[in-house]
Amino acid sequence: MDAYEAVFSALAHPARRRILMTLNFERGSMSAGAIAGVFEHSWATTSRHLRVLEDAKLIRSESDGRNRIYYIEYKRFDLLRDWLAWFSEGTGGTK
Amino acid sequence: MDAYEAVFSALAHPARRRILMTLNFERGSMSAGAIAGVFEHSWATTSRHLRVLEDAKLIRSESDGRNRIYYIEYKRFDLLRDWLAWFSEGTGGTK
DNA sequence: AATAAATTTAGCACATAAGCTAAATAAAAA
DNA sequence: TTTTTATTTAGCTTATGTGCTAAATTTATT
Repeated sequence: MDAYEAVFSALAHPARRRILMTLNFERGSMSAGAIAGVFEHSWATTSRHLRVLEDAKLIRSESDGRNRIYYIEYKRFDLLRDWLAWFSEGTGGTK
Repeated sequence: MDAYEAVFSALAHPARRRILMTLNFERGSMSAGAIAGVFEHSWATTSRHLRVLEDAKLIRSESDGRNRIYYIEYKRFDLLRDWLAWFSEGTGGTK
């Protein structure tokens, strides 16, 4: 699948944007449980949001014993920055 | 509705991102018909995509006789830039 | 006034997304 | 080795989004 498609649709859900904000606020890494603890949703629902974000490569994970630690993939946000660059006023579509 | 919600969900659909790209390529303004002409979709479908983009304030329109001209709202993209700024590597969430 | 052109709105059908609970896995602790 | 803790997967239901065609609306032309 297209990278833009994955990233933009991952960002379309407010819960997923909040997950990214939360992770970032905690300096980039948190366990699945710690993330789920922040949300109203069931743990299973949050888990699926995490999978969507991971498929979009906006986060990555490692398992650590019985925990799973999620990390923000800061580099991936450059995809968005590049896309946005097309819309810099005055450039007429030129990066 | 939340501005982020409107903008991110507007950007979630590939046809809408293409509309923005097309408009930008044409230096920011086009008639509804010219936009619809670029797409495979029915005119009615494209018209609804335009409405979603307009509700998100990513575009704006004026009617000109029996045509409707759409303009990119370049300033609106700053909302995205500001959001992205939270995820600048090394800033630890500080703008 | 009647017709034509440009565009949107309405209404319907289908697909995808999102929420839940319950069951499955996997590793740690007892 | 049984139980507990952490997390994901499966299956189901409901909500939302998207596409279509047909009808409505609006302005220009004849």
